[in-house]
Amino acid sequence: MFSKAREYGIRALIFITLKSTKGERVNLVDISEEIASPPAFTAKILQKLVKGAVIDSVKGPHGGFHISEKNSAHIVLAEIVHIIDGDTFYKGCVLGLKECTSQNPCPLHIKFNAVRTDLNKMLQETSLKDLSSQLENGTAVLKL
Amino acid sequence: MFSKAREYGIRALIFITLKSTKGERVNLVDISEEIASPPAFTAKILQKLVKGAVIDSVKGPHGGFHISEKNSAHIVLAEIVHIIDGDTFYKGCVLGLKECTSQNPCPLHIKFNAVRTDLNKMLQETSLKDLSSQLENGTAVLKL
DNA sequence: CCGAAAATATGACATTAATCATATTGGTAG
DNA sequence: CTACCAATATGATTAATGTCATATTTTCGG
Repeated sequence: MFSKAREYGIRALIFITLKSTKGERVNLVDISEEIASPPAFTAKILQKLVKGAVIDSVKGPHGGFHISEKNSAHIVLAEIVHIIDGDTFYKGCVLGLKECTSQNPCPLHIKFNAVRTDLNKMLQETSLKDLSSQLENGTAVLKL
Repeated sequence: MFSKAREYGIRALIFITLKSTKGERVNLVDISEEIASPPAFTAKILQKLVKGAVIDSVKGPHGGFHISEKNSAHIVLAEIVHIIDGDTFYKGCVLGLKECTSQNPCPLHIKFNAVRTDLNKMLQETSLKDLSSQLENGTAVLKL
């Protein structure tokens, strides 16, 4: 349903947001320990997010990753999914038909699009801040 | 979103249902030509469906695959997805957390479960007959 | 029976996603 | 200005999925 890259990416971002709120920068090692992900793979995902201007990074001692207040409040999951996995999630027919459109629908087109629209709505409505604040007030958990 | 196996499997079943309604049996070659799928891979998927008692098959001349009236009317997509891909689709946390439950939810748990429930509802409500009849009355298409 | 048609079974190959390893670059502290 | 820390870049390896090829049954028609 979700690729590993997406899972790791979102988990990492939640942790980075949490730390950034406290004014702390986090490095790769700490991130991958916290979210239980392979460091090198996580690094690649984070690099995409840096290039996508979601987070910023500084090298050297006391360097690491960070997200601005503005970004954590305004960037939503839809954008993150798009940066990590492209638009595979949003386009394409459920049955894999090339020419499936509203004019020329596959038998599942209408029903499935309704669900996909809902999912997209959720991804559009959820910011990183929304997620991390749930950890802060204890209504949700990120640990395995 | 959907595995190739699922796509091919559902497409093949729709075609088999269409033919079975007319009292015809279809063989592997005709199926994979019609739905544009690799024959050998399609064969493996169909074998799962035979073992899962969704369709029946006979060997030899004028053999092929067939689905009973009863099955095409009563078997829904949820069962097919389950036979082809197991329960990966229905269980598991969006963020990949092992211990994510209603008691111990990840920050996306509630919102995502709502969408997954909708999707599951759709899969539970849609029979093969529903899909194939859309082809018969021309409201939908299976061609690439 | 015998031969051909068609499903079944098994294993090899290819492609893609995920993971690991190594070298490089940039930045900060002392 | 030097040394170390940490991100970046690149390529290799592994695992999972999808695809291909071949051999083996089963069953019908003659």
